[in-house]
Amino acid sequence: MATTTADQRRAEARAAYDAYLAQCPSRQLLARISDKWVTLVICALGDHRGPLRYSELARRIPGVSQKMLTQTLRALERDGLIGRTVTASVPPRVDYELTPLGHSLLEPIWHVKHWAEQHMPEIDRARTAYDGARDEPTGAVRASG
Amino acid sequence: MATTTADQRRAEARAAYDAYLAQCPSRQLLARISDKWVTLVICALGDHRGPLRYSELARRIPGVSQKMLTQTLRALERDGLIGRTVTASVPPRVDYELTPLGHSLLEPIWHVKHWAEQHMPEIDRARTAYDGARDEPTGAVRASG
DNA sequence: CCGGATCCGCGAAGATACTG
DNA sequence: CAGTATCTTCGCGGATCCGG
Repeated sequence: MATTTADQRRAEARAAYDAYLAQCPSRQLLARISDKWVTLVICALGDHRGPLRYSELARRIPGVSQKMLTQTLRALERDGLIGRTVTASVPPRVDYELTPLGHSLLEPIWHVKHWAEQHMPEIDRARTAYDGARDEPTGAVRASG
Repeated sequence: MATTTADQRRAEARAAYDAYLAQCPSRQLLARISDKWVTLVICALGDHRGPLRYSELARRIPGVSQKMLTQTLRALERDGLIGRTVTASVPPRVDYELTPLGHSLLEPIWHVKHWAEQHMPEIDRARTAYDGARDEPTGAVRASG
């Protein structure tokens, strides 16, 4: 009967995972802010310290597609982190801005950014060392870090 | 060769995006920690305050596949955030632990987690309000969660 | 038996063209 | 200018097999 357990184990694992996420609020938020576009949008709005238009936001986040930007903005709006203001004039203007709640998220994110800026060189060195070690296991000549 | 325009634009955008990431260290780290498994692994190791085996780590992060766990662990090892200790005995044992660098990342991450725990209810309320508003723009009576 | 690498299927991310 | 629909591509997740 060992073969039938595969499906059961999948269901169990799924349920356990779901329950795990459900019981732990930080995990839910983690899942939200772990999205890179979310963080970039928050940072962009926070950096500008004011409302930004859709296109302006897209301009500040190179590499983002309209789809993902819209999707991210909708998600953030739904979560109450950003506000969406529509000016229904001939040139459609939509402004996005951080809500107080979204603004409060900037602080913890700033800590992470700060850490990143401080320790990025170390990480870069670690990467080089790791890659170099993998490339030359015998340990002959290692590239300068 | 008009068809190459699309490819060119893609390459340009890609290059711009890449350059954007390259010039901004925080973006690089952001791209790394924006991976939810990364954060979960870091938190799991930090929470346990000691080395954890591969299977033990997988047990503490329900829903993660072996592939992603291994992939994440490799990336973190490469970045010098975690250490990997292989005990090549008859029962293969591989222990992972936070390096000092990885440990220092715990603090900023903790801030984020803390924020999440504090503001999750607000976000939940915002979501409900948003969904409710979308469901009944006219203001009809609708009693869905 | 544990740790991990590989292959396959699926769903989401991404780019493009189109609409209001 | 803002946003949507469609197609493609890619990365995740799962199952299976391999090495120690």
